[in-house]
Amino acid sequence: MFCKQNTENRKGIYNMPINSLLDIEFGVTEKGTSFAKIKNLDYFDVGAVFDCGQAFRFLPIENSTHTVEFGGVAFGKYITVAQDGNVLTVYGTDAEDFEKIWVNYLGLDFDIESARNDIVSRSDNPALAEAVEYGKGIRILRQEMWETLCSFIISQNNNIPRIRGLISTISRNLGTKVECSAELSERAGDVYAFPTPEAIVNAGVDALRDMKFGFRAPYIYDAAQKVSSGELDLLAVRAAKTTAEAAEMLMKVKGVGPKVAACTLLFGFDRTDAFPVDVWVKRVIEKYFPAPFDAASLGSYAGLAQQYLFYYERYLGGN
DNA sequence: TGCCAGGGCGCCG
DNA sequence: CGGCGCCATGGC
Repeated sequence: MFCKQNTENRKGIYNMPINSLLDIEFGVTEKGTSFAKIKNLDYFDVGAVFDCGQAFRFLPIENSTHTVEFGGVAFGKYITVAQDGNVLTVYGTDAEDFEKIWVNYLGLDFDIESARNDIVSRSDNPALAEAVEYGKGIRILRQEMWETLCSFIISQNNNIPRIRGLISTISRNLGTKVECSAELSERAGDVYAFPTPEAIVNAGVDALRDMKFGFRAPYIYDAAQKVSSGELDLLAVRAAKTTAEAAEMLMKVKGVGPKVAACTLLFGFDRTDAFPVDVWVKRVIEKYFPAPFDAASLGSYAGLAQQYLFYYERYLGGN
């Protein structure tokens, strides 16, 4: 399933050669783990990227140099992402996978500076400018469509540690085991890919209940059924003309409303204008923006702006 | 212990 | 269509 995700119609400068875009070198550690090292990378904070509520599969892991490092699975592979200042090292990838998968996943081809400028230029709101500055390490990952849909169905009325736990459990029970280098395997233990829709259909809704999905069990099951039968075509969702039409398609799944659809589109379908509204965003908007607020006024990167505002309100704890 | 969690459904007026 | 109780579960 993860192979079918297309990387066409990328915004930004995706088709440029990687070497002209990033200051990058490839190598192999003494213990045989291949890696990609990117230097002079601005506007990327690993902690913020993996801990701002957009992804639930990456966890911080210890390393000998006491630098920030997160490890997780995407596209059926396990990587870790370490950061030391403006140097980012991705372990568990060769040059081919890096260019084919991880540049896209990590959004390293995304012109973040232009997007930030675009957001700020659309408003003279000082709080927005402050939020954009405060969250300058945030990037929007381009996650897998199916896993993202399920992740945000699971997220409803739930807390982040338990969302992580449920995704980990369903992967361990119904996903296939992910192979990686002995060095990474020793550090990470056994890791599993997120299960396919077919695997979930075969397991049945009761299996999901046994895994403590609660009232979300039939939601996940319905999503799996609709996707595996072709009733919901995720590539068609991606190809939808507008973000509103794409959301409409996703909301045919039980348990998918406007918020879950917007998160799914923003984090899994490269819809940078999708604008999820939860209690935090609602609060920050009521506090700083004159009514009536229109997300479209923030432009084609409104979703990124939403992340800045969410992060600003949620983590700065402004009152 | 009780409140809350990056909501949505079903029902009710 | 706007408001509201309920939904499973466990983190804090």
